[in-house]
Amino acid sequence: MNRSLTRRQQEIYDFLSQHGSEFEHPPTLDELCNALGLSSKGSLHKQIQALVDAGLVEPMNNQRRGVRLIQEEDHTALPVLGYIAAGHPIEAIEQRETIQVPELLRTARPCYVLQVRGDSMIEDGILDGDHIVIEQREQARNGEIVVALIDGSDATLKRIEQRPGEVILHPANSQMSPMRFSPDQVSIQGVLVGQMRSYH
Amino acid sequence: MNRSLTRRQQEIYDFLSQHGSEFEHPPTLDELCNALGLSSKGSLHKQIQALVDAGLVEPMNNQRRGVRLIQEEDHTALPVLGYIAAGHPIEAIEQRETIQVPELLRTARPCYVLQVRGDSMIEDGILDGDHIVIEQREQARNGEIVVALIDGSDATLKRIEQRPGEVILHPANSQMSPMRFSPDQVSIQGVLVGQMRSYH
DNA sequence: TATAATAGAACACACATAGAACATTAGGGG
DNA sequence: CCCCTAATGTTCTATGTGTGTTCTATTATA
Repeated sequence: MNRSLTRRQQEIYDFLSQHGSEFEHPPTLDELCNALGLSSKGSLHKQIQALVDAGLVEPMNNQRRGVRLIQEEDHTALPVLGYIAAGHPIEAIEQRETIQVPELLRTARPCYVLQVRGDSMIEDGILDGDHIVIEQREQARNGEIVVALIDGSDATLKRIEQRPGEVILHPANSQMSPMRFSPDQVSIQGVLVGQMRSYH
Repeated sequence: MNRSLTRRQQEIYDFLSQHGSEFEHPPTLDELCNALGLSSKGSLHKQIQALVDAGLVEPMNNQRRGVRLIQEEDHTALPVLGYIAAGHPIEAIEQRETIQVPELLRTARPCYVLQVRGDSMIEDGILDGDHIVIEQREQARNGEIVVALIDGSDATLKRIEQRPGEVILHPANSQMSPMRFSPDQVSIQGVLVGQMRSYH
């Protein structure tokens, strides 16, 4: 298990990583031979077997389902969903993107990352451009900073105060005012659990 | 193991450290000869063997997978050196501790992590308890936030302004004043490149 | 003189490939 | 249900070559 790969084995693994998804089904040995310019599936089988032993490819015990990589999920990575700017919908990023997030900045529950636009939380030390880690849940305690969806469309990052009959969202910017809503206008999308900033 | 290297061995090791990743695969002896301008892989082999004996290069026992440096530990982790509070020495942590740091928050050069105590940079969004990532270097450009050592003893995190004949350290807290020093009082320990905060 | 570094030749064998034969499974038709 | 066939995975042998290894001789350096 996890022995070191030879050159060729590494090449084949790289090829599978990059072009594996271009096949409609997991590629058979013959198809792979074709794609790699080989003419002997016997040779290829030996290489693939080495990748199986290394724990990189699902073993295919005489079953016919093609060569599949074992995709180990990167436990340190979280998806970056897009930008959040006070009062606008979350602006999604074109293609799915991920970012490493230290354990310290996340929780055991599902989390995702947003990038902040604007200064509405500047006095709490959350600046324009910061990445924030959000734990996905629908309830929050008073005083927590939440991603809230207003009227089903506009997302915003604010400190929440839930009172009987109303919800108040507090910015951390003395030039802005708290906003009041009825509870059914506000749906909580998640709670802030971490923040990161790059200075270069 | 770990015997001392000759000059040439050191050169070859440095070359591998710096340019090793430019090869698509771990370089073979022939390829290395080419890159180093040698014409005899037999000679090179002897040098590499010395590096193997020194524990710097993976031994290749008659296997042909190229010259590989011994892998360092987890590249996503950086050491946490301790706490930094304005005007006090850096308070070291008892036992060596590390923390995961995303690539985005660090640089290619050596970095380490400190935990902030105090509010001296609060208006730049650096709060008490934040973890900060410091790139280790001795020079800074004006406007960068640096870890500076005053009179060889007290460490502080401030925005730096270097003028002819004096160095000014600016806090980001309107209740504090900039501090002026002569250049020989101030030694730069590193420059802020990243920041992280946990909300739980 | 001793040590380090290099060139160059010769060698052994791990690795990659081709090719053929065999094994196993899925699917379809009798 | 059984058998046939096609498709696919598996095992084997043979072969060529790249690559690490070892050796000797030569030169440079201190």
